[in-house]
Amino acid sequence: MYEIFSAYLQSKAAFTPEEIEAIRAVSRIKKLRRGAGLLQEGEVWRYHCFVCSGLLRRYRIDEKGVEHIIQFSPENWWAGDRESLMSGQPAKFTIDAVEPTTVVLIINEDFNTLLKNIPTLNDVINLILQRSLNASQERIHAAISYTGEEKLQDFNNRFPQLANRVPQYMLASYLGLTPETLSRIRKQVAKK
Amino acid sequence: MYEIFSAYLQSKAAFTPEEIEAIRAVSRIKKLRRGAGLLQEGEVWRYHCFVCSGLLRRYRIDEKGVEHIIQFSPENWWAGDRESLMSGQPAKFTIDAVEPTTVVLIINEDFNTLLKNIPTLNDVINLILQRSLNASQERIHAAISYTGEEKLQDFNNRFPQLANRVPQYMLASYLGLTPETLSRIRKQVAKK
DNA sequence: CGATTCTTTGAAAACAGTCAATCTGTGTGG
DNA sequence: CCACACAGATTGACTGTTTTCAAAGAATCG
Repeated sequence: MYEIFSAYLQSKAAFTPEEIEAIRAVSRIKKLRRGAGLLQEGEVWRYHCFVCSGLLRRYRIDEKGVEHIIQFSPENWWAGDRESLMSGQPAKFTIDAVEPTTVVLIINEDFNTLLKNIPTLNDVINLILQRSLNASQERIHAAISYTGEEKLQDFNNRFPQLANRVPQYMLASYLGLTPETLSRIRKQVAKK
Repeated sequence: MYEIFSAYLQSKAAFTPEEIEAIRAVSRIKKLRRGAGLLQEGEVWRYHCFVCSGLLRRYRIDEKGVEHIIQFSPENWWAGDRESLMSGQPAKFTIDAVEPTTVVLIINEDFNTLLKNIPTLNDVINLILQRSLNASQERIHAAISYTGEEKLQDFNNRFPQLANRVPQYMLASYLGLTPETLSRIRKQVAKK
């Protein structure tokens, strides 16, 4: 499974075999079955986490018990709760597996050492960080600007196929709609 | 005006006088009057931009001519369009001044040189990047989870006083509401 | 002070949410 | 292999919220 991670890294930049090995040395593989949790709200998150296969979701549950999904992380994406990681405070989000999932975990201290010793890794992570920020801002734009139907189209454009892997009610949560409303939007769209 | 920027930097980390001077050497001050543009949609953005005083907004205009504000940048914040900066593609956003504003501009190439030569600056910028990402994700959560009234409260908690500096219709745009709806929400809240 | 910009209000229409019931598909155990 | 159970999706009727459009009322800048 670690090969998926190293292949990902190689695809992003030229790492030496020694660097790949140094990263492997502090990596830990974790397998999650469908529905299993990776982080519970209230726990402190201390890792960097790369998804080798499967699909994670990160979400919050409000006072009424309704889930609000902030992010999906399919294979070859990163996951985790940076806020808890940075602050050392209990996480406000929960992360669990939508599908059977395999992740690589690296403890934060080890990861920081890697970043210091491997400038290439630092650059890669930095680029990802910046891209994530861009993506987040696009999502903000979608959330405040688009109608329900436009949000659905936008999601399908950005993440082709992902809608097929995610239960409808989770997609609705991600888009900020109720499952019923999403169902009706889909019906509308189908008619055209 | 440059003193505001250097004071900001000093407040974030210990820079040597030489480093501060190196940063100053590539900095350019720009003053904007109320309503003046810093970036037009379609232009390519090539700077890093720090707001010394005043207030900027970044927004997009949809097909119907409606503005959607993605971000406010008051004094001591950063502004700009990272997406255009990174990709070299025309910006999808417009940035202009809500109040008379003074900014420090550093051309991207110069900024990258600074980052390479001044590790302290690199760390500071990196931290800001990560915080921005956290903040964006909180905003996504607010946008998909909260009612209009909750969005207003959340904004006031996060940015005390800012609501007083921004025209109501811009705040509405930022929150993803119409000005009329925001007006009515405020009326509701005032009654309590 | 005057013109312009911004905010508020009203009424009607469009839209999304709620609750409850039904339908569908999938996987499990008998 | 079937039947049942269960999670998820859809539908209907209703309620509540937000938008739209138009007009009137404040506030503010030059």
